[in-house]
Amino acid sequence: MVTQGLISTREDILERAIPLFARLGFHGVSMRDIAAEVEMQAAALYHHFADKEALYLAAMAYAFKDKSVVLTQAIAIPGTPLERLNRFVETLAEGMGRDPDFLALLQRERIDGNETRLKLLAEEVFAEPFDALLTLAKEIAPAHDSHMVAISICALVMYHMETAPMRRFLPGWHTTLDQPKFIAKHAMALLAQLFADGDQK
Amino acid sequence: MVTQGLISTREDILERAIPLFARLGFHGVSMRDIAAEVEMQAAALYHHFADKEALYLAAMAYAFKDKSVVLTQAIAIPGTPLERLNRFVETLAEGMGRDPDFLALLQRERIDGNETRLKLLAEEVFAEPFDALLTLAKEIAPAHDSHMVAISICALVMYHMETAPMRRFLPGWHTTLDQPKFIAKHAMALLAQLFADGDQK
DNA sequence: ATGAACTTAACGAACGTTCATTAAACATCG
DNA sequence: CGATGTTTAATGAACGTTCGTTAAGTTCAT
Repeated sequence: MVTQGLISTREDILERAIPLFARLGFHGVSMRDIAAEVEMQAAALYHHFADKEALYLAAMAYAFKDKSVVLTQAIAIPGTPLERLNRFVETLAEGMGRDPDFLALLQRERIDGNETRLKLLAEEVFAEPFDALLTLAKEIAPAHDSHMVAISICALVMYHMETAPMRRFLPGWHTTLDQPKFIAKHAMALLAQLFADGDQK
Repeated sequence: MVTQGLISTREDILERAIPLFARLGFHGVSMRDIAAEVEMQAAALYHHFADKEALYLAAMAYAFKDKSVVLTQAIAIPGTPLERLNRFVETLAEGMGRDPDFLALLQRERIDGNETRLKLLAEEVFAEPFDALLTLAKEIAPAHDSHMVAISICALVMYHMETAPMRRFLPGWHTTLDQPKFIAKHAMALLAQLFADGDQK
């Protein structure tokens, strides 16, 4: 065995391809671009992947792997519903702030992904933490549609992160407003106010 | 003059290029693709635009033109703060539902746009309605950061619309939850609850 | 007859991909 | 242990196609 504790060539390719795909998209990156990043010839890539699409799909799977576990865990830690929600929101914001490539890939996949890929992403990556968030939403806001509440919770974190590059040029912006910790804090301030008591409709 | 009340060739090109760019992105669309859509030769496009990037930028400008006016108007109609907020939210949801190409282009530009383009988009398209939303946010929730509140309001509408293709595969979804009217209603239900009284922090 | 709008033809570059080949790593066996 | 054959990973060259773009020629209303 060559790879032992170190990284295999295949994984090296994926890890170096991910930032390229994240920044430039599928059509914006050539096989030669990826090869150059790994410091090998483009032809060698075909020894590890059938074609460009297979490489891209493998890169996506690799980038999305294990991303949901932390979220599911965060929400699973015992505590009051608001405490658990707070843990989820903080973990989500912190995680996205730490991995801008993942944030970019997720947005790209939302626009470019076909039905099959979107279904896979939803079911393999997000179903588990979303389910946990769904039951939390039912506890916390039984009067509203749980799916909508769960998405709204994500929205209050994700939209700030996704729009950060543009918000810079909108009135009232300052550097603090881009920090994951602050975004989580703001989202929780609103959510706590929303779901303070038993949720009157 | 050939164009009279009808559409000019230049505008025809832009209008037919927009859906292509929205669906496939800059690198996913070739000059020949666009030409085929307008039923002319690719070389003819260069009679109207210097190069592909100029065509793309013109298409973006064309797609984003006048998009902000309705929003600014919606928020300007007299009424209680919550009524004005409701009008804004409904107009935003309705507008995005009616123009999926615009929704897609906006997301693409957020990821692909360089600093210059993002600044242009922010200042030329969104500054005006966002400013109005900002002052409304100050009225309605003086205890929170206005920029954050304004973005959060948009988030509660936009994130539902942007994630619609993927939410289909998440638990708790049903067709109703994708309708702009319903999204606006849900967003307002949360916002009304948030900002019902003078906004206790 | 001039200029705008468009065509046909072609350019070089870059694209994804295939091919034959090679060097190293591995397995098998006398 | 060392010679053997096999597998694996990578190379460099090349294929056919498509890309953005340019040049020259045609049509046609003014």
